[in-house]
Amino acid sequence: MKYRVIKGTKDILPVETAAWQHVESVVRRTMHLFGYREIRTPIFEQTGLFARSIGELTDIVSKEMYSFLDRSKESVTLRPEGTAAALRAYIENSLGEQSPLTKLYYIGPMFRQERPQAGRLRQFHQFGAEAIGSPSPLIDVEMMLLAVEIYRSLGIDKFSLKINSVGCEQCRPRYKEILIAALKNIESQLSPDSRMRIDQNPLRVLDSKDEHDRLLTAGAPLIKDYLCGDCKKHFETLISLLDSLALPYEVDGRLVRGLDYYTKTAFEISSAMLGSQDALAGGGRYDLLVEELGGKRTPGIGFAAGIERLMMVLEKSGTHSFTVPPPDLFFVALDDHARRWSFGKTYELRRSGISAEIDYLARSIKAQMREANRQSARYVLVVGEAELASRTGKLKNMKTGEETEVTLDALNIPR
RNA sequence: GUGGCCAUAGUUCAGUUGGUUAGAACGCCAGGUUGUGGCCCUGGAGGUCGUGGGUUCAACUCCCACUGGUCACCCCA
Repeated sequence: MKYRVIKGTKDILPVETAAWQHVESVVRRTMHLFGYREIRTPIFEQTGLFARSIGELTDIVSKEMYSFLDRSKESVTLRPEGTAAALRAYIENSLGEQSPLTKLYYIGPMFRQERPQAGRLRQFHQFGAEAIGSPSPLIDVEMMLLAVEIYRSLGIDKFSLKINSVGCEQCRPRYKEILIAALKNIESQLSPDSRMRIDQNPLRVLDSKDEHDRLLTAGAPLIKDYLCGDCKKHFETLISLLDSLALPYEVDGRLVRGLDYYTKTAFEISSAMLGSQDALAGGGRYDLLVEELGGKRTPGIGFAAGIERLMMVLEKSGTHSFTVPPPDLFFVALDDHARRWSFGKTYELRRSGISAEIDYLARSIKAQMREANRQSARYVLVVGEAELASRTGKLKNMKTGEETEVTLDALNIPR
């Protein structure tokens, strides 16, 4: 084969697009229900935007970005996530000046140059929401409800919502020192990966997949016990809200998000039906990010969800099988004259909203009937010399096999 | 970036200790019905056995490299 898709990318074929469109429409409907409006930003941006927002030291920025120099030697990057661009657009277009709270959603492709595996692609698709302007835990909860509602609307109810607080610029540095001190004590027993993480990103050590690491850190200090007054209150309110709504959740003191910009609330929705990459959606609060990107100091929160992983869950739970509606009428034409007449009629019917189809290969009647059957056409009309002469024909119901006499010039296809 | 497994028709897969015309099912095309689909019967098309090298009288089969896929680690949606 001469050309093939680039590693880690995939064609979404006609058999799958109906399911994708269904998911997209549920996403849009739910977003609108919750008062979020769509924003469409370019799929590439100045490299600095991502480096600045996501964090230079994160894996995404340090080794996974699709960056290249354009013809004017400017470094541009295919977006690895959606929040940075949404906030750039928010600031650039002064959306915050028009109303104090801006609620946005997006849906589209993202790019990260990682080694592909189950549930991980180099071009993948996400939908996500951002609420910019409110520091209230109410909006944190709305964000979780929004994500959960989308999954439920799609018939997915086996997932778990994990929440944590990662603190703020006040309490996180203090906690980090305490954690590093604790980790240094057991450093020699930790896995090589975790040993490196102590300096790079100590919080990561806590959610290591290495079983020995987990045992060793069982009693390690957790950030939720070291939150400052403000963060603590925020987290407690959040929890009481979730309790009052009877939204099942689990506090996971080891939950860490991979992007630097999160403050206070962090959450993740994961599915046991997926493989090793089990996160369906992840999000959190980013109270410093707007300012970091050059806007006014404005609190915000958002989440992003992977569509491919969602599709995997739908497929595994057997709730899929979406199809486009079949043709209402298939013309079987027996000669050139009939073909021309049927072709014209097809167009006429389509213009009046009836989905009509015709054979384009001048095949035998048997082959045309087979084609009509393959396409699951609801009705078939055989057109030959006799029909054109009498201006009447037999409309065949393909399900029952029964035929009824019709006049060609006033074709009426039963619903 | 590291590691395991895999690579044969359009698809899912067989292929004996290496042995001469590489098979099946499904799908596709045609006929059985010179104007009627679905089921059935008959026939047909379709493969540089991922690529390159090596061993051998002989390689789909053994060895090496590469490419691609897949799963896992790192990390994440």
